[in-house]
Amino acid sequence: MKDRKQHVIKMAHQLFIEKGYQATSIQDILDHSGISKGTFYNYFSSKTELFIALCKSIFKQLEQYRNDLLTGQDPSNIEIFVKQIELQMKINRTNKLISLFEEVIFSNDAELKQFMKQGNLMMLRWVYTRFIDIFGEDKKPYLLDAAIMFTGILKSSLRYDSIAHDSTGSIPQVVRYCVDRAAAMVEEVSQTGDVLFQIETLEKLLPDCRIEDKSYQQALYQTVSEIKSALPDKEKEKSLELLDFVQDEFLQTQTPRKFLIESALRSLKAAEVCNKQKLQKLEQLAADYFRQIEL
Amino acid sequence: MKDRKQHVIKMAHQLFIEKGYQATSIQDILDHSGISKGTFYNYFSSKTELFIALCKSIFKQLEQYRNDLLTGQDPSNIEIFVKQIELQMKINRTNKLISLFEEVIFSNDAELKQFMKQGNLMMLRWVYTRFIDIFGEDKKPYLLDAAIMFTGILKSSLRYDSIAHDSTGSIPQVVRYCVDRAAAMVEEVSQTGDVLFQIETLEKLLPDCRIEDKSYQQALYQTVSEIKSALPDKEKEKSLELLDFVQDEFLQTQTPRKFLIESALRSLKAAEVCNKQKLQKLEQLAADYFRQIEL
DNA sequence: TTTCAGTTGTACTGATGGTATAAAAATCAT
DNA sequence: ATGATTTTTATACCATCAGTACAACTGAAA
Repeated sequence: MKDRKQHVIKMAHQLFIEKGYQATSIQDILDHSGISKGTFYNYFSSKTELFIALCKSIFKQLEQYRNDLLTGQDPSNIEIFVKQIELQMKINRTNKLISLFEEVIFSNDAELKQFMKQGNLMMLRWVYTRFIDIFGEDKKPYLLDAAIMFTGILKSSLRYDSIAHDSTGSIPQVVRYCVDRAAAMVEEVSQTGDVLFQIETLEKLLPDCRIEDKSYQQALYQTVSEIKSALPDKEKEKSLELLDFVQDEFLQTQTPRKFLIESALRSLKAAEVCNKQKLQKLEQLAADYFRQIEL
Repeated sequence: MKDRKQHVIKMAHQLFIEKGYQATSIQDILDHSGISKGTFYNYFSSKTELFIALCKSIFKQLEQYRNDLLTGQDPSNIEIFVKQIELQMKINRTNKLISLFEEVIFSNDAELKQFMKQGNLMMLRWVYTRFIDIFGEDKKPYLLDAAIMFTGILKSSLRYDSIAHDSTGSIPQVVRYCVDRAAAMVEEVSQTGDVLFQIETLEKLLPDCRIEDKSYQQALYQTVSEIKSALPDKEKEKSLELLDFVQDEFLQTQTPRKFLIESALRSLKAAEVCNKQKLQKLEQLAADYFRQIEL
C-alpha cells in the first residue's frame, strides 16, 4: 500500500511537470495512476496534501544528494559547495521545481504557504551553515545576510538565464558566478561591518532545533547515511526502512519521537547487520541530541 | 463608463489585497462593485484580463512616481535611486503586489505569464538604465549583471524581512543595505572583469524598443510629465486625456501608433494650453523616435 | 467460511468561470 | 421629445472541478 501511495505521488509529479499544478485535475491524476477517487482521498485528504507529500519526498532526495556530496570531503572547500548548489539547481530545473513552488507558494492555502515558507527557510539555514563551514566562524555575523543575498542572486540569475537562453541554459556558469559574488560580498561586508539581519530571527522562525546545534543534525544525518551505504544484503530492506525512518524523523519532524527512535536503534542493534562502531556513534549522537533538546 | 470600469478595477484590487487573487471569485467582485455579470464580461473578457488591467494601472502609477522623483534631479545621484526604490517597495508592500504577482506568475494562463514576465523585464531594464546613470558608461558591461543581482538581493531581503519582523518591517534599512551591496558589487566585478549576461539578450526579450534608445523613452516620458504639471486649468481635462494617452502609448504599447500620436499632438498644439516650447520638444522627440523605429 | 480493511465505481453536492439572452435603462442624434 | 442605439441587468444555463457519500467488490487473514 505504501508502494501504491508512492506510485500515485510519482504519477502526479509527472503530470505536474507536464502541465503544472493548477492545470492538473484530480481526475487526471486518477486516470494517470489508475486508482479510484475513493482511494485517492483515502491516501490524501486533498490535492494540496498530495503536493506536500511530493515536496517532502523531493526535499528528502535533495538533502540526500547534497549530503552525499559532502561526506568524506572537507566542508570548508568551496568547490564542494559549488557542486552541491549545481546539483540542486539541476534537479530543480529538470523537475520544474521552481515553477511548481512559485505557482503554489501564494495560493490561498494557508497550510501549503506555511510549508513552503518553512522549506525556503530550511534552504536558507543550510546555506548559512555551509557558509560558516566555508568562510569560518569569525565571519559569522555577516553570513546570514550573505546567505539571503546568495539565494536571491542565484534565483534571480537562474530565472533570467532560463528565460534568456531558454531550454538548457548553463547552470554551472551561473552558479560559479553567484558563488564568486557571495565570496566577494562576505569579504566586503566584513570590512565595512554592515549587518542587516540578526541570526536570532532565523532561529525564532525555525524553532525545530537551535541553529547552533546544526552539528548534531548534520552528524546524525551523515552517520545514518554512512551506515546505510555499508549495509549488507542480508535483511537490507528491513534495516533500510528503520534507518530511513530515523533519518526522516530527525530531519523532517519538529520534535523527533525519542522512544520510537530508540526502539528503532535497538532493533538495528539486535539484527547485527550494521557496522557496530557506526551504530554506537549514532546511538551516542542521538542520546546527546535528546539531552540537548530537553534543556 | 470608463469611471465604472475603473471602479470595478479598484474594487477588485481591494478584494485581491484582502483575499488574494485565486480566492476572489468573480461573484465577489460583482457583489463588491455592484455590477452585473453581463457588464463585467462587457468590460473584461476574463478574470485574468481584469488582473492585467489592474497591473497596468499600477505599473503606470509606479512609473509616474518614480519619474516624478527624478525630474529636476541629478540622475547620477544614488540617493535619488534609493528614494525611488524605497517608494516602489513601499507601494509594493501596501498593495501586496509581490504576493499577487507571485501568486499569478506561474498560473496556467499563458497570457498572464507573458505579461508578468514582461513586467519583470521592464523593471530590470529600468534598474539597468539607472545603474548606467549612476555608475557611468564605463561600467556598462557589468551593469546588467548588477541589475539582476540587485533585484534578486532586494527581493530576497525584503521577503525575509517581512516574514522575520512581520507587519511594517523597515524598508529603508533594507533598501539602503541592498544598494550599498550593489555598489560594492559593481566595483568588485569591474575589477575581476567577470561578466555573466550580455545586454543583447535583454534587448531581444524586450523588442519594443532598443535598450540603447532608452533616452528617447525617458525623455519622452519626462517631457510629457513636465507639460502635464504645467497645465493651466482651462480645458485641463481634455489636455490631460490627450497627454495621458500619448504617455501611455509610448510606455505600454509595443508599437506606438504614429498617426494617432501625431493627431493628439496636433490637437494639443491647436488648443494652445501647453507650454509651447515643451510641446515642440515633445514633437521633435516623437518624430526622432519614429524615425529611429522605422530603421 | 467469515471477517474486515482496503478498493472501486458511481452518483451526488456545491462552487466556479464563463455563455446566452431578453428585458430594462440610459444615452444620444435629430 | 421621440426614436434609435448602446449599455446594463437579471436570470437561467453549461461545463468543470474539488470533495463527499456510499454501496458493492476483492483478497487475504483468522
